[in-house]
Amino acid sequence: MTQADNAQDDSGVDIGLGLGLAPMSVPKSSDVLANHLRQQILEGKLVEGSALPVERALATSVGLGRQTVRDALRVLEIEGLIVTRPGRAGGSFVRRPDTATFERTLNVLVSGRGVKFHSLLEAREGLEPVAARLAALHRTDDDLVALDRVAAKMAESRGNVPLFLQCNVEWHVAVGAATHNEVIEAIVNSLSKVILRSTDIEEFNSEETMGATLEAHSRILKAIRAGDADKAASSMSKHVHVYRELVENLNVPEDIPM
Amino acid sequence: MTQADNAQDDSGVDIGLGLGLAPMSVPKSSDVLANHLRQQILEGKLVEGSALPVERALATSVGLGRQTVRDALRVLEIEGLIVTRPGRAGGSFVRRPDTATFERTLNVLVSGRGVKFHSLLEAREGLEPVAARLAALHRTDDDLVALDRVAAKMAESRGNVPLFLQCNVEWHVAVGAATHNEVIEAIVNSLSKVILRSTDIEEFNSEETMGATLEAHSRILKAIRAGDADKAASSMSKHVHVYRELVENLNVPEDIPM
DNA sequence: CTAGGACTTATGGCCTGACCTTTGTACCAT
DNA sequence: ATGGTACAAAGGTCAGGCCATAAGTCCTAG
Repeated sequence: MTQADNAQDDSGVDIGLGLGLAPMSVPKSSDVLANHLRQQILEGKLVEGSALPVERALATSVGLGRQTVRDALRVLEIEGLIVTRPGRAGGSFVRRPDTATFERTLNVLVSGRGVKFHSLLEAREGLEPVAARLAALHRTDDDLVALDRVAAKMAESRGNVPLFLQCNVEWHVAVGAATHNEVIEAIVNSLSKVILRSTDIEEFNSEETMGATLEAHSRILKAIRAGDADKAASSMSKHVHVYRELVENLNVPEDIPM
Repeated sequence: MTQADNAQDDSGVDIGLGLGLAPMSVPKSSDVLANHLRQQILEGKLVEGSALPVERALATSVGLGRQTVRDALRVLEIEGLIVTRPGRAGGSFVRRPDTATFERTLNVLVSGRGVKFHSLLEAREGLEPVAARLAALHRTDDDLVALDRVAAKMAESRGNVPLFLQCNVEWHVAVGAATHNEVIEAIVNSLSKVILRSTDIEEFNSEETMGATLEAHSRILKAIRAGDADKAASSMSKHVHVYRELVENLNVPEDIPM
């Protein structure tokens, strides 16, 4: 907005001579290529697993240098749309983006903007009940099996704080999967992992806390199993609220590490 | 998970001889450099706006080729951590990541995984009330001024459906900003924009619908102004629920375009 | 003395061409 | 069969250059 107004001279008169003249941006050729390929992939013209042309062939076919092509492919790789392997029979292959890319972006956002730990917990306190509600509405029998398995694993890991916390994340991830809503799943999972990354050193997990956590999970899972959306949401709400108060009254690092 | 198990032979016995042997990955040098620079930036050792060394200097100082350095910088650029400008006095400058990167990632996730329009609306129905609640709790007077301004602009744009929808997004974005929770803000804003991108052609916005929307916004804003979190959440919940039913009973494109 | 234009310079964008590294395949020797 | 050697195909990296862009510098016309 600062240097976009230079289509007008000092008198403020449009100098474009009545034509549709505006300060035009000259995109990098690698971006043009990246956008083109991204569109092809997202439109489904390149199905998952199919191979893109090899770099040298792509370069000659689009009339650009190999480095430029590599630049474009790198963009798609970062976005999680392709995976690139070296070696014979290597190349770039179309890939379905998964939660990992989303998680990395959230990480960068949180660290880069100095988001407070409090804000993360607050967000989670708001979002997890939503996930629990949708899980209660949409969960399948398979989801319940998975949740039971994680819950059992978690119960066994009492005493091993890092493992317990890891299982805790897995449990929340399993709830996210049970929502069968990939947006909610991605958000909640990423948030859980980011919070874990800022929390695993803490020693707040006493034997008593672990027991309370297991009981809360049990209550939530029961509601999810019964398909009781309101109960699942309220139980989850109470659970994450207690968790937040516990953490905040104990140790307030404020800033997220790394 | 498919080819990660080749540390075991056919008999399923760990061949690692008791050492910590696992299939190890050899990172690309450009990734190593990118990770290093990212860490420097996220640790705050490079404050916003400060310039990185120019490409040629960076290349010689780390002992890598210029192309490799460019590759690393490109990664950071995609992640929104730096901007890079050509020309004299150009170069790469540290930047605070903003919502835009997050939005792009959400876009890719939605399009790439073929997330149903229904899921987007469902997610929004769950998340917007959370935002409204936090907005009621944390809004400042400035936030209220901004919300009033957007609401007024929106009321004026009745009859111009695209503009009305655009203002609608702006209103929800303003609510997100009023939460003063950057995580919630990023999520809700991105979701609104993605939904808009899949909606703007629709002709469902009758005069009657617009009126109802404005009234709902008015009720929500009143609750936010009063600091009534429960009221804000429930009003918003009703609003987005009505919106969803309206859209879904009218036209179900199922898949998100592009 | 000032305004505008021509030159200079520093920087990223892009190209060509080469070499190295990784990986898969085929073939051969033990 | 087992292992080794050679080859081939692809990405990864480097070197050096030229072009495009944008900011500074200087010089001249008015």
